[in-house]
Amino acid sequence: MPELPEVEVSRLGIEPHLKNARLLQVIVRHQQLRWPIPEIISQLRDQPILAVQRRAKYLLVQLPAGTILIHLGMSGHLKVLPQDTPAQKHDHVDWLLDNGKLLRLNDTRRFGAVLWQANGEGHELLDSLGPEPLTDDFTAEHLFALCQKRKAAIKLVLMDNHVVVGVGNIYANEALFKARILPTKPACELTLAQCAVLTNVVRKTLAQAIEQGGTTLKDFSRADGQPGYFKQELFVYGRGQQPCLVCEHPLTEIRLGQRSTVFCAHCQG
DNA sequence: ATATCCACCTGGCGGC
DNA sequence: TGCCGCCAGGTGGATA
Repeated sequence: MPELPEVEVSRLGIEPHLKNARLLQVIVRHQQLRWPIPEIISQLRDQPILAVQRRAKYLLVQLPAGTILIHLGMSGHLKVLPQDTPAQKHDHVDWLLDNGKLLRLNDTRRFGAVLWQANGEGHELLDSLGPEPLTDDFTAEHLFALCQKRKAAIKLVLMDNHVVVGVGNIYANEALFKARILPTKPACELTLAQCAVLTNVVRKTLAQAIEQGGTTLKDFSRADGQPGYFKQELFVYGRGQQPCLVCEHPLTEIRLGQRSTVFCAHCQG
């Protein structure tokens, strides 16, 4: 469930359990995620956890010597559980804490990652990322400037991490619908005004989803999964052929960059 | 530099 | 019930 809002909801859910706790030990059951988990991760012992932050879809667990980077990929989940909870299928990493709890990473498809960033060093995966969508760095002017250089479909540009981070397939579809812009429209054809609408819509949609994740938040450490809390808010994603919720014309579904793309040819034309 | 396609991996679904 | 192909919330990397 790792859209940016889900990652942020995860961060908000785990931070109270991790911050100011000590990391006693790390158990790596499956080292081969998207990349091998570095040896240094499994060798960590008795480290205070200083902070739990987020950059794009990476969670950053800050220790005195450096930072653990966690990416959830397509299927990753984090849970805080009592330390004696037996591991189940696809539970790949446990971080044991001194408060009787553990942080557990479950990732069916193993597209996620656990990496290490030493203090004072950047990380190549973070270095080239674009602005955070929920900060003032993501402006209409920034989006417009990059769009002018690209003739690719706006949906592909919106999902490009160099342009803005955190906009995945669901939110790219949803934001373009709300902005009334065709996903296939060449980015270089967008006006500054359209870029302004789009930046605002992206911001609003992500922020709203994070807020709704707050409901999930309080059950976060339960063993059971969480409901699709924003599912009822979706206008187009997963609704190909169904009537548009605004104009009732059937929604069109195509493939764009090998990703499912749904839009209303009437509203977004 | 951009654009395109592929790769990684497991599981759920619909169709035969 | 089984097998097969397709699909899935991501994104780095190879290629032209």
